[in-house]
Amino acid sequence: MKVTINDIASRAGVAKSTVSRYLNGGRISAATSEKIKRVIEEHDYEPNSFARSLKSKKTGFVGVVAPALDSFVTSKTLIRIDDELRERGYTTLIINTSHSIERELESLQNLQRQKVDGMILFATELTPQHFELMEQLTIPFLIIGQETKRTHCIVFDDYKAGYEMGRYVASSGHKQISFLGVQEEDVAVGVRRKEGVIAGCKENGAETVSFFRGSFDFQSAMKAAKENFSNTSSTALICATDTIALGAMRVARELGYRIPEDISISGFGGYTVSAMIHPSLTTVEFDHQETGVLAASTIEKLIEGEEVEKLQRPSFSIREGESVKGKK
Amino acid sequence: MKVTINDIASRAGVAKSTVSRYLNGGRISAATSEKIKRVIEEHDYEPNSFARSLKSKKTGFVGVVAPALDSFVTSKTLIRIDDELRERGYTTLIINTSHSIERELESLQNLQRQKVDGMILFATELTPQHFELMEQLTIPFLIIGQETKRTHCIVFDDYKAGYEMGRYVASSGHKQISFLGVQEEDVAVGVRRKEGVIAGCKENGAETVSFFRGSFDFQSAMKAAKENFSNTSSTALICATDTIALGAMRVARELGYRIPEDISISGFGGYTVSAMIHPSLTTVEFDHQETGVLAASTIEKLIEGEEVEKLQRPSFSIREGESVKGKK
DNA sequence: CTTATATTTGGAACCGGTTCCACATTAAAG
DNA sequence: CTTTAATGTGGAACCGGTTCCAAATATAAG
Repeated sequence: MKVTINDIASRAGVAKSTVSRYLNGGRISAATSEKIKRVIEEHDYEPNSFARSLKSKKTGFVGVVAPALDSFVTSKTLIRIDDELRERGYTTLIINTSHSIERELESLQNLQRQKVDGMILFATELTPQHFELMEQLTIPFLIIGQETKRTHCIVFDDYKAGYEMGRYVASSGHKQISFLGVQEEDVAVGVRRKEGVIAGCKENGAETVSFFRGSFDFQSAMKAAKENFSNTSSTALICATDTIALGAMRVARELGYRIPEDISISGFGGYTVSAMIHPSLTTVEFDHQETGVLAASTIEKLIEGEEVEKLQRPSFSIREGESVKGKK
Repeated sequence: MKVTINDIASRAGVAKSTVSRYLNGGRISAATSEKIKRVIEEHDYEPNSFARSLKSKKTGFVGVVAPALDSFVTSKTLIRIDDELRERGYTTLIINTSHSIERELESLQNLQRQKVDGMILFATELTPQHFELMEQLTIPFLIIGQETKRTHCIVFDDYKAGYEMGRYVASSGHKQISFLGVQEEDVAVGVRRKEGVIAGCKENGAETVSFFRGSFDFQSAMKAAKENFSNTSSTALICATDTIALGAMRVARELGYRIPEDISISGFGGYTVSAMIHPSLTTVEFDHQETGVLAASTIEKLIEGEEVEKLQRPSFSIREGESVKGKK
């Protein structure tokens, strides 16, 4: 049978409240402290976390809601968050919503009911319901990937990332550039990143920047790429994610273009696989480690009641591959 | 303030034990049942899961321990397990061990302490400590990916999968074939799959089958591939995973081979990205959906005390890509 | 050596449920 | 119209901790 606080108390000849105090760092004389310590070790006692949570209202759980687990960005960040939170004594409760906004909102509510100490959301789109829910929230909340004034956010500077990539491509000599982007509901990627790319291209020598909208998946990327090839004579194709870039590469090849000799292609995300394929993809590499560490420490501080900056921006860099070639 | 079972009981004019019985499906007259139902809905009451677990010894948690979250196979399966368990009223506790066997064993112990109702392990290697731990386990346990008589397992028939791929390649005319495999500690992939491939090749016309051992990562795959090219004149290269195949493709290209004209390459895993690259990879596609469903229903049955077959095998199929070409 | 103050400790109530048991009520059987 | 069995309900104990308060002990000040 499992050993309880009562067993420890009677074994040590003290009241269970004393043991509880010992466990939670109350004032205890050195003598009893030593005594209790020995008994606990002897029976390798572990407090029952449910009983503990029941009264104390603290669960030690942090909920993390993500639209997908099979995404490079999410999984990399998640692993780090999980690692960091574990070290800090929290247990991460990972919830996958399979890209359903409904399930996302529902999960956030459920987590609150389950009395997690804090929640982290990998956001793709912030709807009015999100804001409504945030109003009613009584626990610390942190958003990763999108930006709003209404709560704490960790998000890359997508405008700047876009700008840097735009500049990189334009200053290697490309005059006609296309951007394959995504829907504007995802403000970070669909708006900021796009605007950054356009500005970066235009301010560094590009003459025209065409825009084609698709979605995050491979199929839609291929469709957008086809549109591009039949409507422009761009020599470079900047894609909003590495997946989109892979779609564009496939279409380019099917149409007989050589990469990068005939058409340069770049992406965003720095996926591992992007470096493995041929030609390897030039892409913006986001620092997911930093994001994870930042997220974990932020939610912890919020739970502890400390102040944290509302908006934090992890770093990124351009990873040069073989898919972009100088033009001129 | 949060509404409790006492509030509901007094509002409904019954004892809280009656409410509890209502919630857990005991005998209740239609009249009181109706009354309680109304009050509960009115106050949208949700029982406190901690209080519930405290007495009932059931937590509703199922622990899942995985070596990595950023793996195609794991994440696909995990998502499905999570989905299925949620529907059955369980909460999945996902633990990532970052490929550390120590952390794996530690996590399994921790989960048991946290009183999860059951555990699922994505195994890569079963050590004596694993078996020792399994002896002491008091809760249902399920292994995915490796096979042992000592507990319940869900694992693909790696021998058969290997055999099918070997046959596919050999019967398309290749006489000299190489297999890039992994260490034997991973019995499923390192031994069974390898043996299947060799048998499948030899029994279908292959003259020589060379073997090169690497590891699961890209770098080591490239190293093994280089060894192959400098020591054999194989016309086909069967790789133990898609990642290894990607590494082999890169090396082949660097050495000036065209795929599949000069060298055919195939993998195992059916990664999404394998269909996106050029040439798309011929690979064995495992049914991760089925694995997930099977895992969830199995652990549930075990928790409920039902009988389940000790060994279950999900299905797979060969997905033809452009990377293997008929030879003759 | 008192008296006032601070530190330790034990006891009891409580957190929000579940479960066991006894009692009341109703239905079925004789 | 009893007697017996089945069903429904309330009360109390319990799960394993935390927390508040008062009592006991130790320490400092006068």
